[in-house]
Amino acid sequence: MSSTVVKALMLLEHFSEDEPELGLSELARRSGVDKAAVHRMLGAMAETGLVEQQMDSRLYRLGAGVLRLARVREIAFPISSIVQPLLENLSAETSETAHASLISGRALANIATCESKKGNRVSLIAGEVLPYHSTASGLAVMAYGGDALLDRVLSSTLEVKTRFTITDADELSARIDVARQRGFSESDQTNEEDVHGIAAPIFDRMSVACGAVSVSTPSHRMTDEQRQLTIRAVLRAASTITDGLGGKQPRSYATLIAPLMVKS
Amino acid sequence: MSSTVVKALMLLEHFSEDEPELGLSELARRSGVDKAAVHRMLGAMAETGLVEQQMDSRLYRLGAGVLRLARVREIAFPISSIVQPLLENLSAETSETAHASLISGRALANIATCESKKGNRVSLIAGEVLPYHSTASGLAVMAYGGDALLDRVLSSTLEVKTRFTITDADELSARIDVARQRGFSESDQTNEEDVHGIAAPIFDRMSVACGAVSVSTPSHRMTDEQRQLTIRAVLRAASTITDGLGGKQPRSYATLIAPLMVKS
DNA sequence: CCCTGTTGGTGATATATTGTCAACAATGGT
DNA sequence: ACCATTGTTGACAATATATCACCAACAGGG
Repeated sequence: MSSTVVKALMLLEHFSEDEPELGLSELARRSGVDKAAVHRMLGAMAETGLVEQQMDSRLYRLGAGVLRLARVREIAFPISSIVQPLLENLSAETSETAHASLISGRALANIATCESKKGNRVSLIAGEVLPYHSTASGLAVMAYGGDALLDRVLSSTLEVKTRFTITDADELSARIDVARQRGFSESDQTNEEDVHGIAAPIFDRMSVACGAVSVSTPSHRMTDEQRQLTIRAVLRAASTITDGLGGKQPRSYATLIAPLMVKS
Repeated sequence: MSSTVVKALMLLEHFSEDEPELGLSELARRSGVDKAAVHRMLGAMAETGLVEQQMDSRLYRLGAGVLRLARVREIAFPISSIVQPLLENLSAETSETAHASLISGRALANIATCESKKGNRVSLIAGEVLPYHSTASGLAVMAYGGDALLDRVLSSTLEVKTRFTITDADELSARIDVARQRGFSESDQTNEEDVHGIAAPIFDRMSVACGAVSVSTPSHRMTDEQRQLTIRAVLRAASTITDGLGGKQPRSYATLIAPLMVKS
């Protein structure tokens, strides 16, 4: 059914900023895989340096190999270093937390973040795997990411994250249509309580969405004025990033968002 | 014999700064694995975002997932960000290229670099996988990395890199002993022509070597004076990095190198 | 235009790895 | 002392994998 390589690599998704080290049993429990299997997979990944095992505590964590891989990719295709300063600008403009994510297999990978300087801000877990269906970024990507991606997500099971999470494929499809018509996406507390998101797609050389930029605002602070300001800023940032990565917006998209970016 | 996960992950070692994108056949040829198998493995790794396939050219490259993983690891254990500034200092002191690497499975992973500002400098391929037996860093790590590591390397086949590469296990063992007695390691053109390396080990919390710091100098420029200067600088840098990472040098090692670090 | 060399990709089948379950020693908590 | 964890290893049946062949598409080169 599914290859062992996928199963092994899915184990890595359980490591996060909050829990950078996990034990064997713990990982087996969360992933629902047998202990013995997890043990063999981790051993295999440790052989190549993707994970490493603490010799004393026997806990596993991401290995030095991931640093090497990231360096290779980042030097060849410097995405993070291009995106980071633009995010900081976006965060400053909106006074809220901004982040960018890229398509990474079956989910979105958060690759850069800039947190708001306000005391009460949306603080997201770095390196979190973002689901397509419950985030503004996901909606933006699905709206312009091609039919293959869209079908894959719509036909998958839509995990419940909050009481506002959309779990019906038709409703989700409708929301994606709205995002496509507006040129940006919006989600309120669908992935996390009290978090409002506005996102716009980033396009690659072939004018297909490959990621998204998003601003996360505490829901209660999202006034209509702030909303308009954020939409403008996100659209501008997304356009700049698309350019910076050597991507191209579809012509129709460029004309669609042009009027939204100017101060009304 | 060896798990498919290892085989799949070994494919990633063929991506480098020089060749960040590889085709299916090319990858199959270099790894010596059947095309069909490579195809399945790449597909599996693409599902989790570890690699991604260019839709137009059909070439594969490292995916956005590696950025996410590196972020998770780096936030939890900020090694690179600690090491980088210290490397820049080391490079400035020696006027040559400095780099740090960590144990990553069966090899050393180069995780940070600072190139010399001189025109004629040693320029190493970022993210390269460094063999234990042919690099100064490797010698330093093996000298203080514990018997398990040492046995594993000594019993493996020692690949020829240059005409100076040590391929005899006994001779290699002798060189490692020398490095252990001196507190640092030295290698001349054993990994690359015309490159001289001096390295010192980095220790973890348990006083076991987990990596190394190294300065690479063009062989012809390595005078005795430069050599003494480099040894001092490398030992100091390694000590500082060990401290910065929360590691501890073995007591015997600390007393061994103490006299070498003061200006004679 | 054929011919030859690529390329990426796909099926079929025998084989070898893997999943599963059990038991194990070593911890640590009560 | 007990109990509940932990990480680890072994054996067997089940299944994913390795290997081979083949295919379509594309690119020169004669």
